Amino acid sequence: MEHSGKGDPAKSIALLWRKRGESMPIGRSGLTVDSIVDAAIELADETSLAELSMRAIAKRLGVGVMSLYTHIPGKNELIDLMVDTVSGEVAIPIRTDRGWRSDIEDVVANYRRLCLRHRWLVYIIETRPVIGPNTLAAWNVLLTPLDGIGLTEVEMDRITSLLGGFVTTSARREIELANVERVTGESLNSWWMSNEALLTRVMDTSTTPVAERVGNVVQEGDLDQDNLRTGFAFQLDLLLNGIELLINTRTAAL
Amino acid sequence: MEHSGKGDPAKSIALLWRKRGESMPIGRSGLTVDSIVDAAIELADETSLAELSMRAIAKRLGVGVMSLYTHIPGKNELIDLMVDTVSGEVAIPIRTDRGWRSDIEDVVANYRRLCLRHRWLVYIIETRPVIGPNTLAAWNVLLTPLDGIGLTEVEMDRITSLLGGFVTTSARREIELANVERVTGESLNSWWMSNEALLTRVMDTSTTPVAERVGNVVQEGDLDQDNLRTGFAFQLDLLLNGIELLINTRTAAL
DNA sequence: ACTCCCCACCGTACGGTGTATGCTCAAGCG
DNA sequence: CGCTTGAGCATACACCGTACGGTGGGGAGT
Repeated sequence: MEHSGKGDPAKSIALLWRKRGESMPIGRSGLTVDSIVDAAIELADETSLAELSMRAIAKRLGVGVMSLYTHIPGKNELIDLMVDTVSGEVAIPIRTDRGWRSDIEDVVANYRRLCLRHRWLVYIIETRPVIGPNTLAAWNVLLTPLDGIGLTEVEMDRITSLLGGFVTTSARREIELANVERVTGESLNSWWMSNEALLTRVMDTSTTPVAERVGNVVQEGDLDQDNLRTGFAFQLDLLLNGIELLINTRTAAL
Repeated sequence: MEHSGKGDPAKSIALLWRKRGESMPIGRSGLTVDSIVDAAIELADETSLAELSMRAIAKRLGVGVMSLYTHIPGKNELIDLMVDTVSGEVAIPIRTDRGWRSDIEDVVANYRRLCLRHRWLVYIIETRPVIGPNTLAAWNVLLTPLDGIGLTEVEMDRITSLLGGFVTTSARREIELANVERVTGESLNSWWMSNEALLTRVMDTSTTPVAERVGNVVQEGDLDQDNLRTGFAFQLDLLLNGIELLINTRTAAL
Protein backbone atom coordinates (compact mmCIF):
# COMPACT_ATOMS: atom_id res chain seq x y z
CA MET A 1 0.00 0.00 0.00
CA GLU A 2 1.72 3.13 -1.22
CA HIS A 3 0.74 6.49 0.12
CA SER A 4 1.43 10.07 -0.74
CA GLY A 5 1.58 12.49 2.12
CA LYS A 6 2.59 9.86 4.62
CA GLY A 7 6.09 11.03 5.30
CA ASP A 8 7.18 13.93 7.43
CA PRO A 9 5.22 16.88 5.99
CA ALA A 10 7.99 19.37 6.70
CA LYS A 11 10.59 17.29 4.92
CA SER A 12 8.31 16.66 1.95
CA ILE A 13 7.48 20.31 1.57
CA ALA A 14 11.11 21.34 1.72
CA LEU A 15 12.01 18.83 -0.97
CA LEU A 16 9.01 19.58 -3.14
CA TRP A 17 9.73 23.26 -3.35
CA ARG A 18 13.46 22.87 -3.80
CA LYS A 19 15.05 24.59 -6.73
CA ARG A 20 15.01 21.77 -9.19
CA GLY A 21 18.00 21.35 -11.47
CA GLU A 22 19.92 24.01 -9.64
CA SER A 23 23.60 23.32 -9.39
CA MET A 24 23.31 21.36 -6.21
CA PRO A 25 26.42 20.29 -4.38
CA ILE A 26 26.97 16.92 -6.01
CA GLY A 27 28.83 14.19 -4.19
CA ARG A 28 31.24 11.64 -5.58
CA SER A 29 28.70 9.41 -7.31
CA GLY A 30 26.70 12.22 -8.87
CA LEU A 31 23.61 11.34 -6.88
CA THR A 32 21.00 14.08 -6.54
CA VAL A 33 17.39 14.29 -5.49
CA ASP A 34 16.43 14.80 -9.12
CA SER A 35 18.30 11.77 -10.40
CA ILE A 36 16.77 9.56 -7.72
CA VAL A 37 13.24 10.76 -8.46
CA ASP A 38 13.75 10.37 -12.20
CA ALA A 39 15.11 6.86 -11.81
CA ALA A 40 12.20 5.92 -9.56
CA ILE A 41 9.67 7.23 -12.08
CA GLU A 42 11.32 5.37 -14.95
CA LEU A 43 11.41 2.19 -12.93
CA ALA A 44 7.77 2.46 -11.92
CA ASP A 45 6.79 3.21 -15.51
CA GLU A 46 8.61 0.15 -16.79
CA THR A 47 7.47 -2.26 -14.10
CA SER A 48 4.91 -1.35 -11.48
CA LEU A 49 4.51 0.25 -8.12
CA ALA A 50 4.86 -3.10 -6.40
CA GLU A 51 8.26 -3.60 -7.99
CA LEU A 52 9.48 -0.17 -6.99
CA SER A 53 11.87 -0.90 -4.16
CA MET A 54 14.71 1.12 -2.76
CA ARG A 55 17.08 -1.68 -3.73
CA ALA A 56 15.88 -1.64 -7.32
CA ILE A 57 16.25 2.13 -7.56
CA ALA A 58 19.77 1.94 -6.16
CA LYS A 59 20.73 -0.82 -8.57
CA ARG A 60 19.45 1.22 -11.53
CA LEU A 61 21.56 4.15 -10.39
CA GLY A 62 24.57 1.98 -9.69
CA VAL A 63 24.84 3.00 -6.07
CA GLY A 64 24.38 1.38 -2.70
CA VAL A 65 20.91 1.26 -1.24
CA MET A 66 21.60 3.42 1.74
CA SER A 67 23.12 6.15 -0.37
CA LEU A 68 19.61 7.11 -1.39
CA TYR A 69 18.85 8.04 2.19
CA THR A 70 21.51 10.72 2.09
CA HIS A 71 19.27 12.70 -0.24
CA ILE A 72 15.79 11.53 0.65
CA PRO A 73 14.31 10.89 4.10
CA GLY A 74 12.44 7.75 3.06
CA LYS A 75 10.27 6.05 0.52
CA ASN A 76 7.14 7.96 1.50
CA GLU A 77 8.72 11.29 0.74
CA LEU A 78 10.11 9.89 -2.51
CA ILE A 79 6.58 9.02 -3.61
CA ASP A 80 5.47 12.57 -2.90
CA LEU A 81 8.25 13.75 -5.18
CA MET A 82 7.33 11.27 -7.90
CA VAL A 83 3.71 12.38 -7.89
CA ASP A 84 4.55 16.03 -8.08
CA THR A 85 7.12 15.50 -10.81
CA VAL A 86 4.82 13.68 -13.22
CA SER A 87 2.07 16.16 -12.41
CA GLY A 88 4.25 18.64 -14.24
CA GLU A 89 3.41 16.86 -17.47
CA VAL A 90 -0.16 18.10 -17.67
CA ALA A 91 -0.25 20.75 -20.32
CA ILE A 92 -0.87 24.34 -19.41
CA PRO A 93 -4.50 25.11 -20.26
CA ILE A 94 -5.47 27.65 -22.80
CA ARG A 95 -8.88 28.89 -22.01
CA THR A 96 -10.77 28.56 -25.23
CA ASP A 97 -13.91 30.35 -26.27
CA ARG A 98 -15.81 27.10 -26.53
CA GLY A 99 -17.08 27.38 -22.99
CA TRP A 100 -16.26 25.82 -19.62
CA ARG A 101 -17.61 22.41 -20.52
CA SER A 102 -15.28 21.88 -23.43
CA ASP A 103 -12.36 23.24 -21.41
CA ILE A 104 -13.08 20.85 -18.57
CA GLU A 105 -13.24 17.98 -21.01
CA ASP A 106 -9.78 18.90 -22.29
CA VAL A 107 -8.27 19.09 -18.83
CA VAL A 108 -9.88 15.83 -17.76
CA ALA A 109 -8.64 14.09 -20.90
CA ASN A 110 -5.15 15.38 -20.14
CA TYR A 111 -5.24 14.07 -16.61
CA ARG A 112 -6.58 10.75 -17.82
CA ARG A 113 -3.71 10.45 -20.30
CA LEU A 114 -1.28 11.23 -17.51
CA CYS A 115 -2.71 8.36 -15.47
CA LEU A 116 -2.46 5.96 -18.37
CA ARG A 117 1.10 7.05 -19.16
CA HIS A 118 2.26 6.48 -15.59
CA ARG A 119 0.25 3.47 -14.68
CA TRP A 120 1.41 3.51 -11.05
CA LEU A 121 -0.06 6.92 -10.33
CA VAL A 122 -3.62 5.71 -9.81
CA TYR A 123 -2.54 3.31 -7.05
CA ILE A 124 -1.13 5.97 -4.80
CA ILE A 125 -3.47 6.80 -1.97
CA GLU A 126 -3.52 10.39 -0.89
CA THR A 127 -3.13 10.24 2.87
CA ARG A 128 -2.90 13.97 3.16
CA PRO A 129 -2.89 16.62 0.49
CA VAL A 130 0.70 17.11 -0.60
CA ILE A 131 1.04 20.46 -2.24
CA GLY A 132 4.01 20.68 -4.54
CA PRO A 133 4.57 23.20 -7.32
CA ASN A 134 3.28 20.93 -10.08
CA THR A 135 0.28 19.49 -8.26
CA LEU A 136 -0.67 23.02 -7.34
CA ALA A 137 -0.39 24.07 -10.98
CA ALA A 138 -2.44 21.05 -12.06
CA TRP A 139 -5.16 21.93 -9.59
CA ASN A 140 -5.12 25.47 -10.90
CA VAL A 141 -5.55 24.10 -14.41
CA LEU A 142 -8.61 22.16 -13.35
CA LEU A 143 -10.06 25.07 -11.43
CA THR A 144 -9.63 27.70 -14.11
CA PRO A 145 -12.47 26.64 -16.44
CA LEU A 146 -14.81 26.60 -13.44
CA ASP A 147 -13.92 30.13 -12.46
CA GLY A 148 -16.29 33.00 -13.08
CA ILE A 149 -19.31 30.97 -14.09
CA GLY A 150 -21.35 31.45 -10.96
CA LEU A 151 -19.85 28.89 -8.61
CA THR A 152 -18.63 29.57 -5.10
CA GLU A 153 -15.08 28.69 -4.15
CA VAL A 154 -16.23 25.81 -1.98
CA GLU A 155 -18.27 24.42 -4.85
CA MET A 156 -15.32 24.71 -7.20
CA ASP A 157 -13.19 22.76 -4.75
CA ARG A 158 -15.78 20.04 -4.38
CA ILE A 159 -16.27 19.73 -8.11
CA THR A 160 -12.55 19.37 -8.80
CA SER A 161 -12.32 16.79 -6.06
CA LEU A 162 -15.21 14.88 -7.62
CA LEU A 163 -13.71 15.05 -11.09
CA GLY A 164 -10.25 14.06 -9.90
CA GLY A 165 -11.56 11.08 -8.02
CA PHE A 166 -13.62 10.03 -11.01
CA VAL A 167 -10.70 10.11 -13.45
CA THR A 168 -8.42 8.23 -11.08
CA THR A 169 -10.96 5.53 -10.34
CA SER A 170 -11.88 5.14 -13.97
CA ALA A 171 -8.28 4.99 -15.17
CA ARG A 172 -7.42 2.46 -12.47
CA ARG A 173 -10.17 0.16 -13.63
CA GLU A 174 -8.94 0.44 -17.18
CA ILE A 175 -5.35 -0.29 -16.18
CA GLU A 176 -6.37 -3.27 -14.09
CA LEU A 177 -8.25 -4.83 -16.96
CA ALA A 178 -5.34 -4.23 -19.30
CA ASN A 179 -3.09 -5.92 -16.75
CA VAL A 180 -5.21 -9.04 -16.85
CA GLU A 181 -4.42 -9.32 -20.54
CA ARG A 182 -0.77 -8.61 -19.93
CA VAL A 183 -0.42 -11.16 -17.14
CA THR A 184 -2.62 -13.99 -18.31
CA GLY A 185 -1.66 -13.57 -21.96
CA GLU A 186 -5.17 -14.15 -23.15
CA SER A 187 -7.69 -11.53 -24.15
CA LEU A 188 -10.07 -10.16 -21.56
CA ASN A 189 -13.05 -11.73 -23.19
CA SER A 190 -11.58 -15.21 -23.39
CA TRP A 191 -10.31 -14.92 -19.84
CA TRP A 192 -13.76 -13.90 -18.70
CA MET A 193 -15.44 -16.66 -20.65
CA SER A 194 -13.37 -19.39 -19.05
CA ASN A 195 -14.14 -18.10 -15.58
CA GLU A 196 -17.70 -17.36 -16.48
CA ALA A 197 -18.27 -21.01 -17.19
CA LEU A 198 -16.97 -21.92 -13.77
CA LEU A 199 -18.98 -19.19 -12.11
CA THR A 200 -22.33 -20.03 -13.63
CA ARG A 201 -21.95 -23.57 -12.37
CA VAL A 202 -21.85 -22.52 -8.72
CA MET A 203 -23.57 -19.15 -8.78
CA ASP A 204 -27.15 -18.75 -7.66
CA THR A 205 -28.86 -15.75 -9.22
CA SER A 206 -32.41 -16.62 -8.25
CA THR A 207 -32.50 -13.93 -5.59
CA THR A 208 -30.75 -11.29 -7.70
CA PRO A 209 -32.79 -11.04 -10.87
CA VAL A 210 -31.79 -7.53 -11.89
CA ALA A 211 -28.11 -8.23 -11.45
CA GLU A 212 -28.48 -11.38 -13.48
CA ARG A 213 -30.18 -9.57 -16.34
CA VAL A 214 -27.76 -6.65 -16.41
CA GLY A 215 -24.83 -8.98 -16.00
CA ASN A 216 -25.88 -11.06 -18.95
CA VAL A 217 -26.14 -8.05 -21.19
CA VAL A 218 -22.92 -6.49 -20.00
CA GLN A 219 -20.60 -9.48 -19.92
CA GLU A 220 -20.52 -9.90 -23.65
CA GLY A 221 -18.99 -6.68 -24.81
CA ASP A 222 -17.98 -4.63 -21.82
CA LEU A 223 -14.45 -5.87 -21.54
CA ASP A 224 -12.59 -4.32 -24.43
CA GLN A 225 -10.84 -0.97 -24.35
CA ASP A 226 -13.30 0.68 -26.72
CA ASN A 227 -16.15 -0.04 -24.41
CA LEU A 228 -14.21 1.33 -21.48
CA ARG A 229 -13.62 4.59 -23.32
CA THR A 230 -17.28 4.87 -24.22
CA GLY A 231 -18.17 4.19 -20.62
CA PHE A 232 -15.78 6.87 -19.45
CA ALA A 233 -17.32 9.40 -21.82
CA PHE A 234 -20.81 8.44 -20.70
CA GLN A 235 -20.00 8.82 -17.05
CA LEU A 236 -18.17 12.10 -17.57
CA ASP A 237 -21.16 13.42 -19.48
CA LEU A 238 -23.38 12.53 -16.55
CA LEU A 239 -21.10 14.44 -14.22
CA LEU A 240 -20.88 17.49 -16.44
CA ASN A 241 -24.64 17.48 -16.85
CA GLY A 242 -24.97 17.64 -13.11
CA ILE A 243 -22.58 20.57 -12.98
CA GLU A 244 -24.36 22.35 -15.78
CA LEU A 245 -27.67 21.98 -14.03
CA LEU A 246 -26.20 23.54 -10.91
CA ILE A 247 -24.82 26.46 -12.86
CA ASN A 248 -28.12 27.01 -14.62
CA THR A 249 -30.11 27.13 -11.41
CA ARG A 250 -27.46 29.47 -10.02
CA THR A 251 -27.61 31.95 -12.90
CA ALA A 252 -31.39 31.65 -13.15
CA ALA A 253 -31.67 32.74 -9.53
CA LEU A 254 -29.93 36.02 -10.24
CA MET B 1 -0.98 -2.77 -1.88
CA GLU B 2 -3.86 -5.12 -1.25
CA HIS B 3 -5.91 -6.43 -4.11
CA SER B 4 -9.13 -8.29 -4.50
CA GLY B 5 -9.38 -10.67 -7.40
CA LYS B 6 -5.64 -11.25 -7.52
CA GLY B 7 -5.59 -14.84 -6.44
CA ASP B 8 -6.47 -17.88 -8.47
CA PRO B 9 -10.00 -17.11 -9.75
CA ALA B 10 -11.08 -20.73 -9.64
CA LYS B 11 -10.01 -21.14 -6.03
CA SER B 12 -11.61 -17.88 -4.99
CA ILE B 13 -14.90 -18.73 -6.66
CA ALA B 14 -15.01 -22.16 -5.09
CA LEU B 15 -14.43 -20.67 -1.64
CA LEU B 16 -16.80 -17.75 -2.14
CA TRP B 17 -19.72 -19.95 -3.05
CA ARG B 18 -19.03 -22.55 -0.38
CA LYS B 19 -21.86 -23.40 1.95
CA ARG B 20 -21.07 -21.10 4.82
CA GLY B 21 -21.55 -22.40 8.33
CA GLU B 22 -22.21 -25.90 7.07
CA SER B 23 -20.85 -28.63 9.30
CA MET B 24 -17.49 -28.67 7.65
CA PRO B 25 -15.04 -31.38 8.63
CA ILE B 26 -13.28 -29.65 11.48
CA GLY B 27 -9.75 -30.64 12.39
CA ARG B 28 -8.13 -30.80 15.77
CA SER B 29 -7.84 -27.06 16.37
CA GLY B 30 -11.32 -26.18 15.13
CA LEU B 31 -9.97 -24.09 12.29
CA THR B 32 -12.40 -23.40 9.44
CA VAL B 33 -12.55 -21.02 6.51
CA ASP B 34 -15.23 -19.06 8.32
CA SER B 35 -13.25 -18.68 11.52
CA ILE B 36 -10.20 -17.49 9.61
CA VAL B 37 -12.18 -14.95 7.60
CA ASP B 38 -13.96 -13.68 10.70
CA ALA B 39 -10.71 -13.30 12.60
CA ALA B 40 -9.15 -11.45 9.68
CA ILE B 41 -12.08 -9.05 9.48
CA GLU B 42 -11.99 -8.36 13.21
CA LEU B 43 -8.27 -7.78 13.09
CA ALA B 44 -8.51 -5.41 10.13
CA ASP B 45 -11.37 -3.55 11.81
CA GLU B 46 -9.37 -3.09 15.00
CA THR B 47 -6.09 -2.13 13.39
CA SER B 48 -5.71 -1.56 9.67
CA LEU B 49 -5.11 -3.32 6.41
CA ALA B 50 -1.37 -2.72 6.70
CA GLU B 51 -1.31 -4.55 10.03
CA LEU B 52 -3.27 -7.49 8.69
CA SER B 53 -0.63 -10.19 8.38
CA MET B 54 -0.96 -13.92 8.24
CA ARG B 55 1.13 -14.15 11.40
CA ALA B 56 -1.21 -11.80 13.25
CA ILE B 57 -4.28 -13.73 12.15
CA ALA B 58 -2.73 -16.99 13.27
CA LYS B 59 -1.78 -15.55 16.64
CA ARG B 60 -5.34 -14.30 17.18
CA LEU B 61 -6.65 -17.77 16.44
CA GLY B 62 -3.99 -19.45 18.56
CA VAL B 63 -2.66 -21.59 15.74
CA GLY B 64 0.54 -21.80 13.74
CA VAL B 65 0.90 -19.55 10.74
CA MET B 66 1.04 -22.27 8.14
CA SER B 67 -2.10 -23.89 9.44
CA LEU B 68 -4.06 -21.14 7.75
CA TYR B 69 -2.85 -22.36 4.38
CA THR B 70 -4.58 -25.68 4.90
CA HIS B 71 -7.91 -23.91 4.50
CA ILE B 72 -7.04 -20.94 2.32
CA PRO B 73 -4.76 -20.83 -0.73
CA GLY B 74 -3.19 -17.49 0.15
CA LYS B 75 -3.70 -13.98 1.36
CA ASN B 76 -5.17 -12.76 -1.92
CA GLU B 77 -7.99 -15.24 -1.78
CA LEU B 78 -8.54 -14.42 1.90
CA ILE B 79 -9.09 -10.79 0.97
CA ASP B 80 -11.69 -11.82 -1.60
CA LEU B 81 -13.49 -13.66 1.16
CA MET B 82 -13.26 -10.71 3.54
CA VAL B 83 -14.75 -8.35 0.98
CA ASP B 84 -17.62 -10.62 0.17
CA THR B 85 -18.35 -11.33 3.82
CA VAL B 86 -18.68 -7.71 4.90
CA SER B 87 -20.67 -6.99 1.75
CA GLY B 88 -23.33 -9.15 3.33
CA GLU B 89 -23.94 -6.38 5.84
CA VAL B 90 -25.65 -4.03 3.43
CA ALA B 91 -29.31 -4.12 4.21
CA ILE B 92 -31.75 -5.62 1.77
CA PRO B 93 -33.48 -2.77 -0.01
CA ILE B 94 -37.15 -2.17 0.21
CA ARG B 95 -38.24 -0.31 -2.82
CA THR B 96 -40.18 2.61 -1.48
CA ASP B 97 -42.74 4.71 -3.26
CA ARG B 98 -40.64 7.81 -2.88
CA GLY B 99 -39.01 7.28 -6.26
CA TRP B 100 -35.69 6.01 -7.56
CA ARG B 101 -33.71 8.99 -6.37
CA SER B 102 -34.61 8.54 -2.76
CA ASP B 103 -34.00 4.79 -3.03
CA ILE B 104 -30.57 5.34 -4.52
CA GLU B 105 -29.74 7.75 -1.75
CA ASP B 106 -30.63 5.08 0.80
CA VAL B 107 -28.50 2.43 -0.85
CA VAL B 108 -25.57 4.78 -1.27
CA ALA B 109 -25.80 5.83 2.37
CA ASN B 110 -25.79 2.16 3.36
CA TYR B 111 -22.71 1.45 1.32
CA ARG B 112 -21.01 4.51 2.71
CA ARG B 113 -21.70 3.36 6.26
CA LEU B 114 -20.29 -0.04 5.37
CA CYS B 115 -17.05 1.60 4.22
CA LEU B 116 -16.80 3.67 7.38
CA ARG B 117 -17.51 0.65 9.57
CA HIS B 118 -14.80 -1.44 7.92
CA ARG B 119 -12.19 1.19 7.31
CA TRP B 120 -9.92 -1.18 5.39
CA LEU B 121 -12.47 -1.86 2.68
CA VAL B 122 -11.82 1.31 0.72
CA TYR B 123 -8.12 0.47 0.33
CA ILE B 124 -8.67 -2.77 -1.50
CA ILE B 125 -8.09 -2.41 -5.19
CA GLU B 126 -10.33 -4.44 -7.42
CA THR B 127 -7.94 -6.17 -9.80
CA ARG B 128 -10.70 -8.21 -11.37
CA PRO B 129 -14.35 -8.37 -10.48
CA VAL B 130 -14.77 -11.01 -7.82
CA ILE B 131 -18.33 -12.17 -7.78
CA GLY B 132 -19.34 -13.72 -4.50
CA PRO B 133 -22.86 -14.22 -3.20
CA ASN B 134 -22.89 -11.08 -1.10
CA THR B 135 -21.21 -8.75 -3.55
CA LEU B 136 -23.64 -9.97 -6.16
CA ALA B 137 -26.54 -9.25 -3.83
CA ALA B 138 -25.11 -5.81 -3.06
CA TRP B 139 -24.85 -5.03 -6.75
CA ASN B 140 -28.42 -6.16 -7.18
CA VAL B 141 -29.46 -3.81 -4.41
CA LEU B 142 -27.81 -0.90 -6.15
CA LEU B 143 -29.25 -1.83 -9.51
CA THR B 144 -32.83 -2.33 -8.40
CA PRO B 145 -33.83 1.32 -7.96
CA LEU B 146 -32.46 2.03 -11.44
CA ASP B 147 -34.54 -0.69 -13.01
CA GLY B 148 -37.59 0.13 -15.07
CA ILE B 149 -37.08 3.86 -15.31
CA GLY B 150 -36.00 4.02 -18.90
CA LEU B 151 -32.33 3.10 -18.71
CA THR B 152 -30.63 0.43 -20.77
CA GLU B 153 -28.76 -2.37 -19.04
CA VAL B 154 -25.42 -0.98 -20.12
CA GLU B 155 -26.33 2.41 -18.71
CA MET B 156 -27.42 0.85 -15.44
CA ASP B 157 -24.08 -0.92 -15.19
CA ARG B 158 -22.14 2.25 -15.86
CA ILE B 159 -24.15 4.25 -13.37
CA THR B 160 -23.63 1.73 -10.59
CA SER B 161 -19.94 1.67 -11.38
CA LEU B 162 -19.83 5.45 -11.20
CA LEU B 163 -21.73 5.53 -7.92
CA GLY B 164 -19.66 2.77 -6.36
CA GLY B 165 -16.41 4.46 -7.29
CA PHE B 166 -17.66 7.74 -5.95
CA VAL B 167 -18.65 6.35 -2.56
CA THR B 168 -15.38 4.46 -2.17
CA THR B 169 -13.24 7.46 -3.10
CA SER B 170 -15.22 9.79 -0.91
CA ALA B 171 -15.17 7.47 2.09
CA ARG B 172 -11.45 6.89 1.68
CA ARG B 173 -10.77 10.60 1.81
CA GLU B 174 -12.85 10.89 4.95
CA ILE B 175 -11.08 7.97 6.60
CA GLU B 176 -7.66 9.32 5.71
CA LEU B 177 -8.42 12.68 7.26
CA ALA B 178 -9.76 11.01 10.39
CA ASN B 179 -6.55 9.00 10.56
CA VAL B 180 -4.48 12.16 10.62
CA GLU B 181 -6.26 13.13 13.81
CA ARG B 182 -5.84 9.66 15.23
CA VAL B 183 -2.14 9.46 14.47
CA THR B 184 -0.96 12.98 15.14
CA GLY B 185 -3.25 13.45 18.11
CA GLU B 186 -4.08 16.98 17.13
CA SER B 187 -7.18 18.18 15.34
CA LEU B 188 -7.18 18.41 11.59
CA ASN B 189 -7.37 22.15 11.62
CA SER B 190 -4.48 22.66 14.00
CA TRP B 191 -2.42 20.11 12.09
CA TRP B 192 -3.15 21.94 8.89
CA MET B 193 -2.38 25.33 10.40
CA SER B 194 1.08 24.29 11.51
CA ASN B 195 1.94 22.94 8.08
CA GLU B 196 0.22 25.82 6.37
CA ALA B 197 2.61 28.22 7.98
CA LEU B 198 5.54 26.25 6.65
CA LEU B 199 4.00 25.93 3.23
CA THR B 200 3.22 29.59 2.69
CA ARG B 201 6.84 30.43 3.41
CA VAL B 202 8.13 28.42 0.47
CA MET B 203 5.12 28.25 -1.82
CA ASP B 204 4.85 30.47 -4.86
CA THR B 205 1.25 31.06 -5.93
CA SER B 206 1.91 33.90 -8.34
CA THR B 207 1.29 31.67 -11.36
CA THR B 208 -1.73 29.90 -9.87
CA PRO B 209 -4.13 32.68 -8.89
CA VAL B 210 -7.34 30.66 -8.99
CA ALA B 211 -5.89 27.87 -6.88
CA GLU B 212 -4.64 30.42 -4.40
CA ARG B 213 -8.03 32.09 -4.06
CA VAL B 214 -9.97 28.82 -3.76
CA GLY B 215 -7.36 27.40 -1.42
CA ASN B 216 -7.62 30.37 0.88
CA VAL B 217 -11.38 30.08 1.13
CA VAL B 218 -11.36 26.34 1.54
CA GLN B 219 -8.56 25.82 4.02
CA GLU B 220 -10.37 27.45 6.88
CA GLY B 221 -13.34 25.20 7.34
CA ASP B 222 -13.08 22.27 5.00
CA LEU B 223 -11.32 19.92 7.32
CA ASP B 224 -13.91 18.83 9.86
CA GLN B 225 -16.21 15.86 9.51
CA ASP B 226 -19.33 17.98 9.11
CA ASN B 227 -17.90 19.67 6.08
CA LEU B 228 -16.96 16.35 4.59
CA ARG B 229 -20.52 15.11 4.95
CA THR B 230 -21.88 18.24 3.35
CA GLY B 231 -19.40 17.86 0.54
CA PHE B 232 -20.43 14.26 0.05
CA ALA B 233 -24.10 15.26 -0.16
CA PHE B 234 -23.28 18.05 -2.60
CA GLN B 235 -21.31 15.76 -4.90
CA LEU B 236 -23.93 13.02 -4.74
CA ASP B 237 -26.58 15.55 -5.62
CA LEU B 238 -24.56 16.56 -8.66
CA LEU B 239 -24.33 12.95 -9.74
CA LEU B 240 -28.01 12.25 -9.24
CA ASN B 241 -28.89 15.42 -11.13
CA GLY B 242 -26.90 14.11 -14.05
CA ILE B 243 -28.74 10.81 -13.91
CA GLU B 244 -32.09 12.53 -13.64
CA LEU B 245 -31.33 14.64 -16.66
CA LEU B 246 -30.52 11.53 -18.65
CA ILE B 247 -33.74 9.85 -17.62
CA ASN B 248 -35.75 12.93 -18.49
CA THR B 249 -34.34 13.18 -21.99
CA ARG B 250 -34.93 9.46 -22.34
CA THR B 251 -38.61 9.57 -21.38
CA ALA B 252 -39.16 12.80 -23.28
CA ALA B 253 -37.97 11.10 -26.43
CA LEU B 254 -40.69 8.48 -26.18
C1' DA C 1 -9.29 -54.11 19.14
C1' DC C 2 -5.48 -53.33 16.33
C1' DT C 3 -3.35 -51.37 12.43
C1' DC C 4 -2.60 -48.24 8.98
C1' DC C 5 -3.11 -44.29 6.40
C1' DC C 6 -4.40 -39.71 5.61
C1' DC C 7 -4.23 -35.04 6.34
C1' DA C 8 -4.67 -31.09 9.61
C1' DC C 9 -1.16 -28.87 11.80
C1' DC C 10 3.08 -26.43 12.07
C1' DG C 11 8.55 -25.44 12.65
C1' DT C 12 11.88 -23.94 9.76
C1' DA C 13 13.67 -21.51 6.09
C1' DC C 14 13.98 -18.48 1.91
C1' DG C 15 13.82 -14.43 -0.53
C1' DG C 16 11.88 -10.19 -0.29
C1' DT C 17 10.81 -5.36 2.05
C1' DG C 18 12.18 -0.46 4.45
C1' DT C 19 15.61 1.49 7.08
C1' DA C 20 18.82 2.20 11.69
C1' DT C 21 23.51 2.05 12.74
C1' DG C 22 28.13 2.98 12.30
C1' DC C 23 32.20 2.62 9.31
C1' DT C 24 35.24 4.36 5.37
C1' DC C 25 37.34 7.54 2.75
C1' DA C 26 37.44 11.39 -0.68
C1' DA C 27 37.09 16.31 -1.01
C1' DG C 28 37.59 20.97 0.64
C1' DC C 29 39.73 24.20 3.59
C1' DG C 30 42.74 26.72 6.93
C1' DC D 1 49.88 19.23 5.02
C1' DG D 2 46.55 17.84 8.29
C1' DC D 3 41.89 17.97 9.71
C1' DT D 4 37.11 18.08 9.46
C1' DT D 5 33.00 17.11 7.19
C1' DG D 6 29.62 14.42 5.12
C1' DA D 7 28.57 11.40 0.97
C1' DG D 8 28.51 6.66 0.25
C1' DC D 9 27.53 2.20 1.80
C1' DA D 10 27.98 -2.85 4.18
C1' DT D 11 25.75 -4.98 7.64
C1' DA D 12 21.93 -6.07 10.38
C1' DC D 13 17.15 -6.12 12.15
C1' DA D 14 12.39 -6.79 12.17
C1' DC D 15 8.97 -7.59 9.37
C1' DC D 16 6.36 -9.85 5.28
C1' DG D 17 4.09 -14.11 2.32
C1' DT D 18 4.68 -18.73 1.69
C1' DA D 19 7.33 -23.35 -0.01
C1' DC D 20 8.74 -27.50 2.03
C1' DG D 21 8.80 -31.45 4.80
C1' DG D 22 7.95 -33.66 9.16
C1' DT D 23 4.68 -35.15 12.99
C1' DG D 24 1.09 -37.06 15.20
C1' DG D 25 -3.80 -37.77 16.14
C1' DG D 26 -8.33 -39.44 14.52
C1' DG D 27 -11.13 -42.21 11.43
C1' DA D 28 -11.53 -46.36 8.53
C1' DG D 29 -10.73 -51.22 7.46
C1' DT D 30 -10.04 -55.74 8.99
